[in-house]
Amino acid sequence: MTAPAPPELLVARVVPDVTGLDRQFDYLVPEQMSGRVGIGTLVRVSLAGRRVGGWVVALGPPDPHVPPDRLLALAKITGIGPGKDIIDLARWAGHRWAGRLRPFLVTASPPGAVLSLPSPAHGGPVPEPTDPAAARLLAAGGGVLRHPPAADVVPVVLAACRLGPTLVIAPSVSHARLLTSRLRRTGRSVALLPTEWAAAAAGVDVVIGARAAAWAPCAGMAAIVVLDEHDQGLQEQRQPTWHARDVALKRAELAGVPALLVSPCPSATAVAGVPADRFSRPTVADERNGWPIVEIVDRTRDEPWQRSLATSALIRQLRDPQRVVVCVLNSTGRARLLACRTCRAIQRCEVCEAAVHQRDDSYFACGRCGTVRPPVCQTCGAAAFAALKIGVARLREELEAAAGRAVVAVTGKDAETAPVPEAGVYLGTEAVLHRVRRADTVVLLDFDAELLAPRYRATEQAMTLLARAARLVGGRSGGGRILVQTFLPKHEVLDAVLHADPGRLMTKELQRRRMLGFPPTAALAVLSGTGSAEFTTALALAGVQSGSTSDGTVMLRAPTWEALGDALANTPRPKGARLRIEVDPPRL
DNA sequence: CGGACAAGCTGA
DNA sequence: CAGCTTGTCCGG
Repeated sequence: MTAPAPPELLVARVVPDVTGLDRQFDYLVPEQMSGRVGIGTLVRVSLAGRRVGGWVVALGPPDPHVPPDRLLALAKITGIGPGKDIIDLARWAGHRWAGRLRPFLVTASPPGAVLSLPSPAHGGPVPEPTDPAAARLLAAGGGVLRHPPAADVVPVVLAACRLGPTLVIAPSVSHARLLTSRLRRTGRSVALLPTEWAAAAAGVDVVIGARAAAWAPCAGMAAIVVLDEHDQGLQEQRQPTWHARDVALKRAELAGVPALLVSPCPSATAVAGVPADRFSRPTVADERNGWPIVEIVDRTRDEPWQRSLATSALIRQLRDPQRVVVCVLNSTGRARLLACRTCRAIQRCEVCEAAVHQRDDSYFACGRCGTVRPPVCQTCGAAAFAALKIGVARLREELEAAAGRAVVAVTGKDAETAPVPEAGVYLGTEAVLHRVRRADTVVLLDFDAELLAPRYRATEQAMTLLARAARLVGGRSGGGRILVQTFLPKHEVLDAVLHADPGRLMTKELQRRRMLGFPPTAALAVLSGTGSAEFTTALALAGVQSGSTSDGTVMLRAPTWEALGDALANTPRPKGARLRIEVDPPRL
């Protein structure tokens, strides 16, 4: 008889749920907990004398570097957390977006404590119709499906359901909610994130949610579908600026399941990421029918009073009492004008006559030719100025007068909460497209603000705006119409949408990205904060190029995301540095 | 991050 | 020298 083996010590490595603390700590797993602690389990531990939550990210024997007498025991098991696969995914994302583990683990965790899982719930056989193109791509291992804006996506999701439990990522919560009820009507069991986390972990036919669903549990996951893959809503705006499409692709790869990216206008990233045989486009007829009629209002030709946004084509739409008209005035990237407080003259560049903006040092600078001059009115010599913005409020009055019926302004402020009052004409920023249920005409009042926005994705984002508008008005057979007011009627985005062929855009766009060194051909990040200069120098040795951005921060460029992530992770941070690293931020 | 503790400054 | 601010270090 041998003596009983000494009890084996089990140690859990824990990521504490404390912002700004980028470290992991080891805790002893008490024997009575040992069966219930796994990778991902949510626990409470004491750290520096206080109780904090945390995630178990590894289990194993004690680390020889930690003196065993310093080990504390886990205080409590809080509940079930993300699985090992998701912890691995979070590690990858931390590298890809130069972020800490914690924010990803927060996103991947249930909104409240989950102590046990319900029973799995699965519906009967998947009904027809299923989308044949989607089915073909899924069978091939995944790909990109160009799907017209007015076409139904339920058959696409059902094609994935044929394979088994499907994770569906939608660009917004309302989008996900709408699809949930439609899928339930087909007999699918659906877990809508974030509330139904436990059901998703237990096992259902479809797990669906907004971008955070890329991190949701999905028992027995057999496929991932990303809807409106081009939509900016899929990217987190706070740091780390992770993108649900990229997370989904990695997750599918790690899980060995197909991922299907669905969009009426697939992004450059999506297109560049797949070989030609994994890209599916609809027939010309289907695509034409799936886009509304697009009418270009050429502001260089049609209007004698070019300044006004109320063009005669717009007024014709407004005066038709049968049509629900939604007018979009995007303020993002829109020039702020400076007017003299004394004589009201708009301040312009003395060289090229473009409107000027005021710099931090109070000088006026021209965004077009770069000329700088002191802040003195060129008409009357006064030195006090007012910032003008062509506001929604004033334009609303102007449109109301032209329309002869009520125009309701929808502002971003009251977003989501107050229901939009019923009206025949709406005016607002891009958000209005999400808040109005249906429309016959969408008018993009100043589309050039999109086309000329100083962001490398401007072309793609302009296309996105058109796709959103198209979704709201429906296909051409139902009388859907988009009015685009522009000084650039020949722009390739308009050419593509006039022909209902978003693919026309992509070849040129990819060429341009390659030439200028923008993603997906290169990897970009913005670096700011104290110590960025030293860090930039150190990064240069790791092969990361740098340049400066318009707002004085540093722009970093590497050949691939992998190389950029490696350099950012492996280059030692200068002592005392407080760096802010934004990998491919949406505003760039 | 937030607590602990050390070093530096101020006023009586 | 008490009382306070500022800086640095560290947590298992």
